[in-house]
Amino acid sequence: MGTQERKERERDERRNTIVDAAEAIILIKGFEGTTMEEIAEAAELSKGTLYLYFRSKEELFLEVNLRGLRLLSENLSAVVRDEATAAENALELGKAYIHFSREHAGYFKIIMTCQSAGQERTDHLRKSLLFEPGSPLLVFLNVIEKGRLDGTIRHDIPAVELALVLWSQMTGVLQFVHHRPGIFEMFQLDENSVLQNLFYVLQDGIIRNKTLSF
Amino acid sequence: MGTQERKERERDERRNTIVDAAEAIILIKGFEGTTMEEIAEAAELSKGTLYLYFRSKEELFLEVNLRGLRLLSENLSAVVRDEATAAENALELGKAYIHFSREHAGYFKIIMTCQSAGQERTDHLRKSLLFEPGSPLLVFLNVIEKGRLDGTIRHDIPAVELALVLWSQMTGVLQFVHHRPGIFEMFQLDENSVLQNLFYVLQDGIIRNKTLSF
DNA sequence: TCATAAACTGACCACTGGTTATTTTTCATT
DNA sequence: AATGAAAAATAACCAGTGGTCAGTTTATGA
Repeated sequence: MGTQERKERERDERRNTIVDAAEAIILIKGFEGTTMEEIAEAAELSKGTLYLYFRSKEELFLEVNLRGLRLLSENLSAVVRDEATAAENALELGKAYIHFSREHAGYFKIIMTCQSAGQERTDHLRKSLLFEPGSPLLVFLNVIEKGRLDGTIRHDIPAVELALVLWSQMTGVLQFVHHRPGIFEMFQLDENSVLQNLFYVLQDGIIRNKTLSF
Repeated sequence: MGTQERKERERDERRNTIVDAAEAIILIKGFEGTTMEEIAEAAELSKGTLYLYFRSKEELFLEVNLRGLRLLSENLSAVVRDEATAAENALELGKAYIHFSREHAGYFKIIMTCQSAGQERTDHLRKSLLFEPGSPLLVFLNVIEKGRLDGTIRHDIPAVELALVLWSQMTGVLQFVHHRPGIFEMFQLDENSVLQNLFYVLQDGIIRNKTLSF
């Protein structure tokens, strides 16, 4: 009898509805502003029940974070074209990352917040976030490695390290841009211009056989 | 009578002792793990008194953050040498930033955490953090602008934007490196190697008249 | 039908940031 | 030195939070 399997499936579904509820509220109220009680209410459960499925608030929130990362990965993968050069793909990845940070600002914020802060208990969970199959970083890495074959991306740096540097550089800039809109007014800067210049800096840093001319 | 002045001075001093206490505890227990009660105890005051000097926990913590930023600025400024080229100084700034993130890991963490998260009430405070005279970003900007005069740094990008991009790139990478030590084991990476390669990427991106050769 | 286990609840706890009525201290004025 | 008003400091208090758990309900299989 498949009762066992059904039970497991039902449990997964329930777990999912909890994450659904959490997601919806967090995207509106943010990480800190969301309470377990609210989530329980939205999921039509009691608070205690949440703790049957997640050991802590943070663990539940990491699940939402994971969804955000998956969505980001999909968005990134979607712009990679086999017929393009690796360098071109890298550029598109950058654009897609920017696009994501704008179109899914809520998720982006969650991903960024989650990158900092944290307890030891969930350390292993967070660690795996960026490196599970299909994670954003691996999408980058994949393109970088392709760049070794078609020769359009520098290869004097180990691919993993280059991917890691690129990823965190992009993340750093986007984090800055997103979290401090006031700064742009202050210096009368244009956000698009800054990002464009980020690409100039990155490109001249990673594209092979390019003679700089000013 | 200088009673008024003395009172103000005493008030400032007391305010300072509170920040001292907060700083000491936060550096050990981190942002979230520190309670107002603890701080009050360490400052030999009652919790209520803290609220006579700071409107909220966050405001007090921003004060600590400000100290961290000032310390960072000092560390950065210290490595800038007038007789060196701007490009050389930029490199040294990068190294100094890395050094700071290691030697003052506690402060670095506070600065990073504070960059995210936050209430509206303290928005203006946080905004001013990075742009007050002598802020880290301005140290970078200063060197970049020098690079226009001695011609060692690319000048096709507005100095402010280049400084901003560089700063947030560095920050992004350092944030990544610091907050995920486990990742380096996972990929058998060397932290120093990654940072070295970050410099390669940055250098080839910003140094003028450099023909890339692989 | 009944007994076992799993799911679920809601009252409860400890703790936290923040408030405020009250007390203590300070100090110019008499 | 006495006094009284203002400033400083306190300690009890509040509301809200994450998390727990004894007890209840529900599902299951014999």
